[in-house]
Amino acid sequence: MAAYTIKQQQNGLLISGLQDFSLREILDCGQCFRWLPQDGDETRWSGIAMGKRLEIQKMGEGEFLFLGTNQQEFEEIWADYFDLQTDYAALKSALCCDPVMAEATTYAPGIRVLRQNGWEALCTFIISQNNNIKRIRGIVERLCECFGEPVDGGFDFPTAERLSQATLEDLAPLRSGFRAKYLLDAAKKVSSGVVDLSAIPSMTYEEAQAHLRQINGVGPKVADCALLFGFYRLDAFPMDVWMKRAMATLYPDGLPENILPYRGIAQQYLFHYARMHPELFE
DNA sequence: CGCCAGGCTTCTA
DNA sequence: TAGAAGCATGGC
Repeated sequence: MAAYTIKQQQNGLLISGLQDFSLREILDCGQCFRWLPQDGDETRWSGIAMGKRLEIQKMGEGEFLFLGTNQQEFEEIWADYFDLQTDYAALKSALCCDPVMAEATTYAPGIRVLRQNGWEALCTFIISQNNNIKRIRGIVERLCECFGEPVDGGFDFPTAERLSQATLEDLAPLRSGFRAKYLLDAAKKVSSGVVDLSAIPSMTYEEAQAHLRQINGVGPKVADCALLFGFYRLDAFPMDVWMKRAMATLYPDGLPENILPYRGIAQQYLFHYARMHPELFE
């Protein structure tokens, strides 16, 4: 089991025994866009998620200080957000029956799939299309500043209801280009119930994909990212240009059968592996 | 400056 | 029904 201990300290919660947990590999692997390192050596990260600001300081091996939270909030929000109940050592040993996965996982052993808010993940991956990570971050921050509720030292991600009341002109300050109309369509369909995000967990993968793709600007890749990162659907397998290259080289006949149920997790390791070794996939 | 970015929609043959 | 063009903006 994934076992960790919580110790209350004067300036935060000290979490010890966190295995398979790398702040950089989790927070800077392209699954989320609102976390930034606070210093040069990347041991302290800060972000706003789930309506709260949080800072995390790496103290030692498997030891992290969570600042700006308490035990109740940690157990109710952050343990879930960081997927702490999942035993990634067990997951990796299952994946690593396959030699390619055994290799890929060694390059980012501390990756975890975050359990992010579904609406936020949907919007951020709409923004991500034909875009780069630096600019995605900027657009997401301006979206929160313009339409989100203030939280400690920043702004929460705006609700679909709030965003649905905006016009295209209102979105101009985001400088999100052609994606602005997609964001408004998503906000209108989600807030009106045409797209029912609360029904996603009870849908099959195919149903969930088709449901999200009712939104203009949501194709297979964006839907898969929203499902994997916003709804923890491990059967979603986002295929961007990097994953297409990696799959053609590493798995020309497709993923092994035993990986398919967890292919979303496998995708994280493979994506990271491909990005770290571009020369292998050109 | 030109190329390209965790794609999608629309147009064309 | 496949393939290319167009899309807004800015990082590098």
